[in-house]
Amino acid sequence: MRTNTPIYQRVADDLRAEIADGTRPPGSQLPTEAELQEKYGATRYTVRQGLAALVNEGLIVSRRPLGYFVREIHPMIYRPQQEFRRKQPDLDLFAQLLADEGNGRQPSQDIEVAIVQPNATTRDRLKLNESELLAARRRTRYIDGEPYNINDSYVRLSFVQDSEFMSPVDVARGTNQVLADLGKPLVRALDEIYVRMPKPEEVTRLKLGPGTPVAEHIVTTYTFDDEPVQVTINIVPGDRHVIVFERTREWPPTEQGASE
Amino acid sequence: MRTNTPIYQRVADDLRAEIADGTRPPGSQLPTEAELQEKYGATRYTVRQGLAALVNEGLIVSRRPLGYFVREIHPMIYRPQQEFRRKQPDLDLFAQLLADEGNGRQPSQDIEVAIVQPNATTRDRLKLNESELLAARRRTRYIDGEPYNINDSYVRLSFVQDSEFMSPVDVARGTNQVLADLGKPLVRALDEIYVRMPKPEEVTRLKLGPGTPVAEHIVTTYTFDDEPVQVTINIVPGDRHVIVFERTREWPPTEQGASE
DNA sequence: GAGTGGTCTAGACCACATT
DNA sequence: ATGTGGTCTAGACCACTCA
Repeated sequence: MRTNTPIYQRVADDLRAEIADGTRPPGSQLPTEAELQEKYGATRYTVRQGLAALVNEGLIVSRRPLGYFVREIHPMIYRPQQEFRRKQPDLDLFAQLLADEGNGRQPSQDIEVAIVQPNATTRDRLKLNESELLAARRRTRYIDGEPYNINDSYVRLSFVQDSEFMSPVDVARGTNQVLADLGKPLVRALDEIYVRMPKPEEVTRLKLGPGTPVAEHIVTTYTFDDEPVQVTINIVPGDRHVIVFERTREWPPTEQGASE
Repeated sequence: MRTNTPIYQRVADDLRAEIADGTRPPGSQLPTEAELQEKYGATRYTVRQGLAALVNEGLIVSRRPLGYFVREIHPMIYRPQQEFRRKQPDLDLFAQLLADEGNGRQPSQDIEVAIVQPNATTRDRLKLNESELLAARRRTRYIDGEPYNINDSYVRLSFVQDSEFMSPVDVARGTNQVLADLGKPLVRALDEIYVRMPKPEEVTRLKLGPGTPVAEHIVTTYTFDDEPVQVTINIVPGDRHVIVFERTREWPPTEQGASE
């Protein structure tokens, strides 16, 4: 049997194995390109190809001109359920979640509001006709000044014009409460999660490193009579979040519960 | 202001823009490396760097020796909720989901059972002590022969030894029913979703192209008295799935619902 | 056989953080 | 000042699929 593994693959495989088995712990420095050239008797191009593979897997990062380092990740909890159910009017949910975790990191956010034309995503989900405009409430959320996620909400402009929804500051009672007060209580939500590589705009807005995928979490919320009211698009970087939710069912299952 | 964008970046940016605006639709062929060299007056290395960037974003694929093509994706629905609640004993859930979608694709699966030592993930979630062994039930699911996802379940060996759980064929009534019959009805689930690039083993097992992230969906299921019974690890390729679930809440919210 | 992308060599100049 | 990685040139040989 021939062993025709390309050299750059062997570079990648060897380093990956050392990272996986703990020989090279998170934060530790990898050999320099020059050292790898020597070790494998290959040119710079070839060892760079191997390193690039690991970068694109999100395993290592290059900190020029210091060298390559094993990536460290610190995911925080992202909880769609709690977000939907929250009621406490004092803090923003985001702050609550952090408080849950009991660490001392400082949350903050940017809020921007705008009037926009629907794109395909929002138009389909809100069942809009062509001409209808949307109110957009766009938030970027930070921890200790580092961006953590993007949270953009869209509602028919006619529903929220001149309401607090359009005010680019934190709304203490929550925008869902604002919508409820306007006669649109949200009682049902449909969640979709797409997993993909980020768009360049998201890379810059969230300062994403290479090899960092994102979850696009789209929430469509409805009133009792199944009228879609709001679409929220969350962009959640994979290296900074775990998405967590809980489910229960009655036992033994009723016909109702079982057929759902 | 200087415009010092590297050439390979311009190659990538130009092509990405053309893909985004529909000039280059999914499935269409991109210029060859030679054509791009000519267009940008650069060497092969440089245009390859630009193309590699798009490959790693999951936007294009190389089909040697045909050339580069804009990627086509066909996501199917992945529904954690239904999976948990399902009851119908005739079909495997997987077949049900496809039936829901009404397309004619043919599902199939490989099933493997094994006795394994717990790894960190399963040990933490099942609160195992050192020596305890696990029954592993590993499934790879296919559509029309193409792998779609991985679904590995782990239960304390002592719970399921000599039960149907250990039989490497489809269990008509569902393995959750088997556990219920063994006195471990599952009434609560904790879901965690991690978004990351795949490990090499996952790349081969699921035939993933470069630039394809995965969701690692870990479900820990509990009895009424919060005893963890089963850990299921699903590996869900981002290019073939949308994760979908629904939520409702009572309105107006009760104290109970609100503080949850 | 022609043309594609995959792998690789052997050089070069540059920007930049640390020392 | 040194050494790092970032960008780039100009070649080469190969494996593979398609006509």
